[in-house]
Amino acid sequence: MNSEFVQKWQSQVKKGTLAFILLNILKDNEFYGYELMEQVRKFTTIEIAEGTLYPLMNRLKKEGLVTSKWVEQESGIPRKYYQLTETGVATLIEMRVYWQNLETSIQKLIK
Amino acid sequence: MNSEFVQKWQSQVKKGTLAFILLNILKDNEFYGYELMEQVRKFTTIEIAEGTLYPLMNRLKKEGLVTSKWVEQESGIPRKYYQLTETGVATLIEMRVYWQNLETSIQKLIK
DNA sequence: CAAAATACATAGTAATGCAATGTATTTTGG
DNA sequence: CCAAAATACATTGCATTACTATGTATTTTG
Repeated sequence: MNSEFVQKWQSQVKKGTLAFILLNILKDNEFYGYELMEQVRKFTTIEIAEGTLYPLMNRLKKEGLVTSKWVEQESGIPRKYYQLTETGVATLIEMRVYWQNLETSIQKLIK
Repeated sequence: MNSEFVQKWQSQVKKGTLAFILLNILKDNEFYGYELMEQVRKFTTIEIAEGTLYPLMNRLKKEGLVTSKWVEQESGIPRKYYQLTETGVATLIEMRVYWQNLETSIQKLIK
């Protein structure tokens, strides 16, 4: 079970999928980085590493899909909150169309 | 529409997904390379390049998920047919479980 | 008879997940 | 009380994989 090939494959599946998941999570609420990791773990079967999340969020920001703002805490380390931009929302919609088409095809292949 | 980001993203989604699709296609029949590209184009919205398919099939072979045999043609270039091994079938089943879990999570996020 | 299609293959490039590592603060359990 | 775990950010370098470009060779089509 869970052979080396399957593990590597799961890692490859995350390429692209993670960005899609994160944009979906940010659709209705804003979250900070650490919280995003919790959300991913809570709502999916995907394991996400810190070394994956932070560079990914920076890419999404650089591409103009999200913005971020630092929020000071009464106690503790400041949090960087991310929110979708209009471009981010439009892009997410395009991605959803592609995903649903792909998924429909795959379900036909599987059954 | 279809911004540069979305195009790059689609390419990333293929990493992993293509192997999964090809193994699914080979589940019930054996196919040769060129034919596999046709099958992918026919049954999915995915574009697959020759430079993607042949190295990918070699990886799957190296990993022991498929075997191949050359079949001479009465006329024309010989074809290399691929078929799933037992390991390939077992692996595919593991992949399907992972994919279905992932897909269930994503559908919850999307709706 | 030239172009397109069929059929295989590889080299080099770009993109991305991840382990490892680093910094700093706060909470928790013994 | 204090060490470990959790919280919260971030970067570097490595491994993997899709794709463009290129190559070879045969057959079909307009």
